[in-house]
Amino acid sequence: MTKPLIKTMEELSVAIGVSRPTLSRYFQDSKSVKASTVARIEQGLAQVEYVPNFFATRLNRKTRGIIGVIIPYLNDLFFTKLLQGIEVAAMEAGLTVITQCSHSDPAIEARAAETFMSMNVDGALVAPLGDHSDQAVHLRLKSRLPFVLMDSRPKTMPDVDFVGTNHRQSTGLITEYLCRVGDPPVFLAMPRVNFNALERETAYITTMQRLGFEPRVIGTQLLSENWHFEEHGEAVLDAEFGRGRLMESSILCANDRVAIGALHAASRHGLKPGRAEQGGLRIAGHDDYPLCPYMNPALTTVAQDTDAIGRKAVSRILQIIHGETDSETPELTLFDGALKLRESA
Amino acid sequence: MTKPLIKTMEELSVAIGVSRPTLSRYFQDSKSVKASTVARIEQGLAQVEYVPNFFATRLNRKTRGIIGVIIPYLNDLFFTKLLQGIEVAAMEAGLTVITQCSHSDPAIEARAAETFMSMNVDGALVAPLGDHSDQAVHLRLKSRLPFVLMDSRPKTMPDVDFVGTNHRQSTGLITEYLCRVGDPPVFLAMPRVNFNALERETAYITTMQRLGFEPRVIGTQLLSENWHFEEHGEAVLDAEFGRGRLMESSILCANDRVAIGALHAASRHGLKPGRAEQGGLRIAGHDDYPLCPYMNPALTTVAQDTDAIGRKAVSRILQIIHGETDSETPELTLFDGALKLRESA
DNA sequence: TCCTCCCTTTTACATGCGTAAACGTACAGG
DNA sequence: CCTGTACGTTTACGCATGTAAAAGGGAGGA
Repeated sequence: MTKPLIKTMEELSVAIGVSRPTLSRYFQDSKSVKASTVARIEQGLAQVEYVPNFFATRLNRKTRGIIGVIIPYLNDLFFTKLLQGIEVAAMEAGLTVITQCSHSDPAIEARAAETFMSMNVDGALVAPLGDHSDQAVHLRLKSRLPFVLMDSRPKTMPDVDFVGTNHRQSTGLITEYLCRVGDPPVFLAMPRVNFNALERETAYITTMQRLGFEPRVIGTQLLSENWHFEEHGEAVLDAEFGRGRLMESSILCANDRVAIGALHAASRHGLKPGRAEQGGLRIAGHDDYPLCPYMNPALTTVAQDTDAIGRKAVSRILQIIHGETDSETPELTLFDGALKLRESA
Repeated sequence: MTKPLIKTMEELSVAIGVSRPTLSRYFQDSKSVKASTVARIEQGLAQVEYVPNFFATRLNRKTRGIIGVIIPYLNDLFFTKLLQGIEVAAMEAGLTVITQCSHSDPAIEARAAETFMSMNVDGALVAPLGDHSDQAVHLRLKSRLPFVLMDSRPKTMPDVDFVGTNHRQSTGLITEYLCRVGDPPVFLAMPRVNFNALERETAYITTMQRLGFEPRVIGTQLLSENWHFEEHGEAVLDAEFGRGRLMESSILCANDRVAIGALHAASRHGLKPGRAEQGGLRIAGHDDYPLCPYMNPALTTVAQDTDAIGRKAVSRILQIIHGETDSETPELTLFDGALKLRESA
C-alpha cells in the first residue's frame, strides 16, 4: 500500500528509464510523447508516490496556469455564486484559481494583490471594496498583468475592463414593475460597501423621475459600513413601522439581504407584504439571493446573472492573455437583470 | 508614477547597494537585519517596483508558510463562516491560506489534494465529502503532511485528527428542549452529503429513546445527493402537509437550510410554527445559519461554533507542524452546540 | 543500402531565490 | 592596544524543474 516516495523528476527518470526532459514534456502535455512511452511512464508512475513540484514547475514556465481572484467578503452567497461561476469556467480552460478574500480590509486586499504579482499569475479578477479599495493597488495590478474588475466599478477608473450587471437596467426594471402594478416605491438604501450601492440608488431615482414620480430614499441615515445588511434593513423599517409609517408602501430594497431584514421587520409588526392586488405593503429586493424563493413571503427581486458574469470575466482574461484584444480599449460588459416575480411584491 | 520594474533580487541588490543574501534575510524577517540597513533597503524599495518571486522563495525554503484548505461546497454560509475562522487564525499565525472547493466532486477533491502535495504545503485542512470522498486520497495526504479533518468525520478513519461539533450533544440538546416544552419531535433528515447527516439522525434517535419517546424519521425517501437542502425540506413537508399530516407536530430538521425549506412549506399551507405555549406546529434546525434570526418566524436552532472550529483546526495544524504532539495519538476535538431559542419552536 | 522523418535523449543552460560557511568590518569593553 | 561581538558581505552551492539545441536511433520509403 505504501509506495516508495520519489521527490524529484530526476529520481523518477532513473526509476522508470525515461529521460527527465521527456518526463517534463509528459507532465505538461502527455500527447507530446509517443504512446508507447506514455504507457511506460504511466506504468512506472502507478508504482511510486510522486507529484511534480508546484513551485519548480511554475518558476521557469512561460505561463503559470493560474488566475487570481479577490472578493471582498465571504459570507455572502452572491460572491460564492460568482466564485463558482469563475471556478467552473477556469477549470474548463485548464486554469488553477487562487482565491483571496479581502475581508473588507483594503490592507488585506493590497496584500492579496501583492501575492498575485509575486506569483506572476496569468491574470487577476477583482471585486473591489468600493471607496475603501486603494486604487493605486488596482492600477499597479493592471500595469503588471491582465486585470478585470467585477461586480462593482469605480467611476474613477474608466479605462479598465469590467464585467458586471447593468444596474440602470436591472434597478429600472423592478422600479418600473413596482410603479406599474401599484404605488411607486421608496428606495431602502444599503450600506455603502461598494459602488453598486450608489449606482442602484441613482438608477432608482432617474427611473422614478422618468416615470413622473417623486423618488424617495430611506435608510441613508444609519448607514454603517459593514456587511450586516439584514440587520440594516430590519432596523430601518422597524423604526419606520414603529412610527406607523410606510406600512402600506412599496419598498424597493437595494439588495436582497436588506430585503430579508425588511421582511422580518414587517413580520414583527404584523404586516404581510404581498402583490399590489392584495393592497398594502410590498417589498422587493435585488440580486436573486439563493434563499429568496424560501422567504416568507417569497421575495420578489431582480436576478443578477452571476454565472454569466463569472464566465465572461474568465473569458475576457483569456482574451487579454492571448493578446486577442486591443489593450487600449477596455471592454465594459454589463449583463441585464431579470425580474423574479414572487409573493412579496 | 511609473517606477522602474525590477524582476530579480540580484538586480535589486545592485540597485540599492545591499548584498542579495542580506535582501533575502530582510524579506524573510526584517528584524534580522540592522536597522540602518533596513532603512536603506526600504528607501530603495520605495523607488522601484519589485516583489520577491513567490515560487522561487517557496521552492527552496524549509517551510512554505502555506496551509491548504478543502471545502466541499461554496454556496453554503456554514462553510464560508468556517473558512473565515480559518483565515483569521491563519493570518495571525502568518500563514497564507490556499482554499480549494471540491464542488461535491471527489475527482476535484483528489486534484486539490494533489495540488497541495505538489506545493508541499505545511498542512492540509479538509472538510470531506462523506462517503463520496476517496479515502485513499485522505490517507495519502495524511501520510505526507500534517492533516486535520473538519466538520464531518468518517467512522472508518479513526486515527485522524478531527475538529468539529459534538452532534450527540448538540442534537441531543435541541431534542431535549423540544421534548421538554412540547410534543416530542419527528426528525426531518437531510440529503446524505456527509457523515453529519447520519450522525445527527442517530443522536436524535438515541436521545428520544433515552427520554422514553418513540423516534420517527421522515424525509429519507427522496434523499437526493445534492446540496439543495431548502428544496428538500420544502418538498418533504409539502407532501406531508398536503395529506393533512404533521400539521401540529414538532419537527426537528437536520440542518437550518432544511428548516428554511420547512418554514416555507408551512407558510404555504397557512401554518405558523411557534413555541409550544401557542400550540401546534414547531420547527427547529441545526447550525445557526446566519439568516436564522431573519426568517419568518425566526428559526430556533443549535449553533455550531464555527469560529472555534476554524481556530482549533489551525492551532492543531500548527501543533503538528511544530512537533508538539504525539503523532501516534490523534486528537478529537468536539465543540458543544448552543441553543438559540427564537420564534419557530 | 541509404536517406529521411519522427521521436527521444543528451547536453547545457536558465529560473529566482534559500542557505551555510567563511570572511571582513566596526564598535565597545577590558 | 587587544579582543570579543554583532552585523554584513562574499562565495558557493542547492532547489526542482523548464527549455532549447544538438545528437541519437529506429522505421519506412526510394
